[in-house]
Amino acid sequence: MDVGGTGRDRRRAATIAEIKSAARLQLIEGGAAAVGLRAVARRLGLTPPALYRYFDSHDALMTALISDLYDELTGVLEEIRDGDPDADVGTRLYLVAAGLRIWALGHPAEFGLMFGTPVPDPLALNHQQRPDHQAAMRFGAVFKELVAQVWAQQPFPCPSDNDLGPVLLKQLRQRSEYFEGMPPGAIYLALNFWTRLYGLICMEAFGQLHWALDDAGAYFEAQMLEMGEALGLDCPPPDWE
Amino acid sequence: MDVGGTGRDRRRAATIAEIKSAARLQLIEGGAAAVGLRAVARRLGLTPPALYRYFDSHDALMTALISDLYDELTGVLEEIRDGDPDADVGTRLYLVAAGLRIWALGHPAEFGLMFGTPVPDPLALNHQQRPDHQAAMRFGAVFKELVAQVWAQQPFPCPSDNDLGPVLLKQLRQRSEYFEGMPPGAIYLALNFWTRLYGLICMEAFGQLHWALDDAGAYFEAQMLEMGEALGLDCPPPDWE
DNA sequence: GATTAGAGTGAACACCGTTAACAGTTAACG
DNA sequence: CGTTAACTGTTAACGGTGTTCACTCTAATC
Repeated sequence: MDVGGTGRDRRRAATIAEIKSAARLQLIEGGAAAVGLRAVARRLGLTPPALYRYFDSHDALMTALISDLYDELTGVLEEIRDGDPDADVGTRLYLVAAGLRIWALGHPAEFGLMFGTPVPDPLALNHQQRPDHQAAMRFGAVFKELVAQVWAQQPFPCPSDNDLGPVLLKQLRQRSEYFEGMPPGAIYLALNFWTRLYGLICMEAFGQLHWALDDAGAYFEAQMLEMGEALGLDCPPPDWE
Repeated sequence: MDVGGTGRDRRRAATIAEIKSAARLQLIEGGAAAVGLRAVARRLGLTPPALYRYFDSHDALMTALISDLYDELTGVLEEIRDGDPDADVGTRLYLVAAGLRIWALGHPAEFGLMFGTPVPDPLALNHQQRPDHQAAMRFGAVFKELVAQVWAQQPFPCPSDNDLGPVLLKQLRQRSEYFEGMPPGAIYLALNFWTRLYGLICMEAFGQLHWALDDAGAYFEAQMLEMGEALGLDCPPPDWE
């Protein structure tokens, strides 16, 4: 496919890609703090002000980098999801969750930049439209869709509306459309799955589990089994890792 | 109590406290990025090089600040734990967990600095001796001790050694002494409690739950109930918040 | 009272993100 | 085609940062 209009636009797009690639290398080699405008420019043989032709500021470059990382991770997970045509939805969910962990452990600097940085101001007016937030939403949607498919294929036992308090119930109801018609109790379990998976992977990737476990892999698998059971899944295939 | 030797040493200790206090104010007002040597010095009416009489580097100041924050948080949780002499151990655990959440939400900048920063290199040789790591261990011990007391008072049903895989079992056994003789299955559940609590609070404090919940309080309570049940606890008192 | 350790200063260095004014190249248009 | 405009890159500079060094002054010590 021959994308990109005139020669100039293509060259421009290529340069932008090179800048982000150089920033990515800096990130990998020296962490988020090493991704400086000057360091990136140096790597490309450019002077720092030249980068301002392509990004409004250092922050804009970081945002673009984060967006790309989310999209890359989303792509990886989608490939895992669609990898085996014979796999059932539950197995896909297992594999994607494990895939997220592997990606996080294999890309600690990237993962730290994406998930370790506290969200600046989630209540800002333009936050919803920010490209990094949208990329994060596309990423989260992978899990949401899988859980919704698990539910659609075989509804799992979940708390009744009475079990959830009225306050929580009201909030979960508001997300019913996004969760493709799942009842509040099922959304609650989906949220449960996500928060546990997130906490687990963050703790391991950020090294906050070393005091308790040398290799958190086995613990992760055990937790995944518990979480899968809550969603009515059978045991996952034994060939993980 | 009259601690501190000669007048000079006392003055020095007081200055160190003032520096950390100024750094804390900077942290609260402008986030971790605003805690600069120059900004702190400005607040104290000093020149930046003066701070080097008290801290080896900017990083050393940050480390000391983090250690203090951990100790402060630990103190707050200990006060909550020992607040009501009539409360049973399970209630204390509930209250302390809820207290951690409240503190995190009430001190977002401090919490972000403490927990949002990925641990630099947990495998470094001197990592164990670093003061911030030790303070973090003291903090974690509050929860560990409470769970151990819950177990000692009324052992809760937990996975058998066979349920846990051999790999996980071996690692949990190594932590048996630290967990005051609890069996591997019970340590597994204690770890479970901690990782879920950690993930939950981090996600809420870092604003990564806003897409799903406007007010995560009710969700937190529901999760705490589940987690308490896993530890054999009764319902917590209704007067939370 | 002389000596010495400590606290604080000003000047300087190297780095950072960012802006402005300027030059060369390349596409578009009459 | 020649002109014009837009785009890409430069150099110079500003204010900011953490950090070091040489220096002064003060206060505790022998």
